[in-house]
Amino acid sequence: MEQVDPRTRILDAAEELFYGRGVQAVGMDAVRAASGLTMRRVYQHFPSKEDLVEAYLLRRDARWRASLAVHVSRAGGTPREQVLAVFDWLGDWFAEPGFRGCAFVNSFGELGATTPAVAAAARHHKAEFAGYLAGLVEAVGAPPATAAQLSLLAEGAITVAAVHGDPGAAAEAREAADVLLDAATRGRKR
Amino acid sequence: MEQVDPRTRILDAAEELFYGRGVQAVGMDAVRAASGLTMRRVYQHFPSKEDLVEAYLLRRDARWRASLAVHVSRAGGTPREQVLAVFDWLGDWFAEPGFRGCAFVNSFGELGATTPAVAAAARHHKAEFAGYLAGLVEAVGAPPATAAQLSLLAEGAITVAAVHGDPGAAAEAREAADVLLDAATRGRKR
DNA sequence: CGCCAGTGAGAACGATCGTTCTCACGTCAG
DNA sequence: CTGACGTGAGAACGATCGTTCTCACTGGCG
Repeated sequence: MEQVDPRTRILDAAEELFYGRGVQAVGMDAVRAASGLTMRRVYQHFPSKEDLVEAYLLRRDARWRASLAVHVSRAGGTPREQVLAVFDWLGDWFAEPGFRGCAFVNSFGELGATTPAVAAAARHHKAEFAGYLAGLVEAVGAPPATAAQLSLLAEGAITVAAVHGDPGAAAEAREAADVLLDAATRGRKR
Repeated sequence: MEQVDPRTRILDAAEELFYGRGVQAVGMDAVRAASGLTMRRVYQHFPSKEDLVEAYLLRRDARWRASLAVHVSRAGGTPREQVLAVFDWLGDWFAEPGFRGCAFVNSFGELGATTPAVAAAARHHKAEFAGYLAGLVEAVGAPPATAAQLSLLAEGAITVAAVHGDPGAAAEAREAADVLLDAATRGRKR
């Protein structure tokens, strides 16, 4: 059962701790304890804490975006329903226990000024998400400007849901997105 | 010239450092050095770092919202122009040198999970801003739901501007706000 | 003058952090 | 069997942090 490879166990432990408490608030010893490994093993896989932080962010980015893409593709339906499905997925995410906002925004605020790798990971994550959303919006027939606006709604919903602990921000964003898509496609595409 | 009272000097130094590098990345000795005072004096005014952090956030909240209110009230014009002036003000803020996102979101991500006072300050700041915006939106004749949506746009613009260093997010948000206000007031109020 | 409350400057303290080292132990090659 | 090597467990190290203490000094008040 616990035969998962050490690297995964370390990353699992690091992710839960870093995301839940903040990176700087978590010592390497806490990661070691949570992973059930020895210090030697941890440093064998990640030569420094910074390496571990970067790996944590990269893995989370990949998993987060893959999960979103799966949900949206399963939503099927029209292109427009797919765009709105993004906000439904956000709502599910916000309601998860332990939700504490965007890991990349949190890390960026904490370390972005001092650790270029963290700033780069955050930029990459946001750019990828915005690009993905832009693709969906383009399929609806709305201009790129509308995609950027929907991006802002999504980011805002994440922030508000995190600070106020209110998953309802996703529904508000979805409603706004609906209106913006209406306005952007009215008269443009039938 | 340097006759400002010690408390202000400490808070000025703390704000620049905490906001620019993150709270945990700044030691009390750096605050002391930047304030030009002695350690004894610093701890005389703020018995602990947590007290200083809280005071930093409270003062920044008050100044930030006052500055916004001044800009909006000077924008004069119609209620609708006042709402849009919020986004213009955000654009000016984003373009300031050293802009690094919302101090409250950053602090929340870094310390919100471990320091309740920080989480409370962030919630308070966001609630006050949302309430202020709601007041402006109400004067336009749009429903509260629209105010919440505009809130999301503003928060999203702050996040995107911070991570990508792109002040243009404010203009995108303003454009979206304009559309949402159109949709919300069409047929409702002449 | 003599005293003392408060100050400046910075050393000191204890805790914690990231990282590395020690050392006894198990394993496998020869 | 023996020796070399990789591991587990955790101590140790050096740096840094938040906080407090030391101590010489100053200025006002009796």
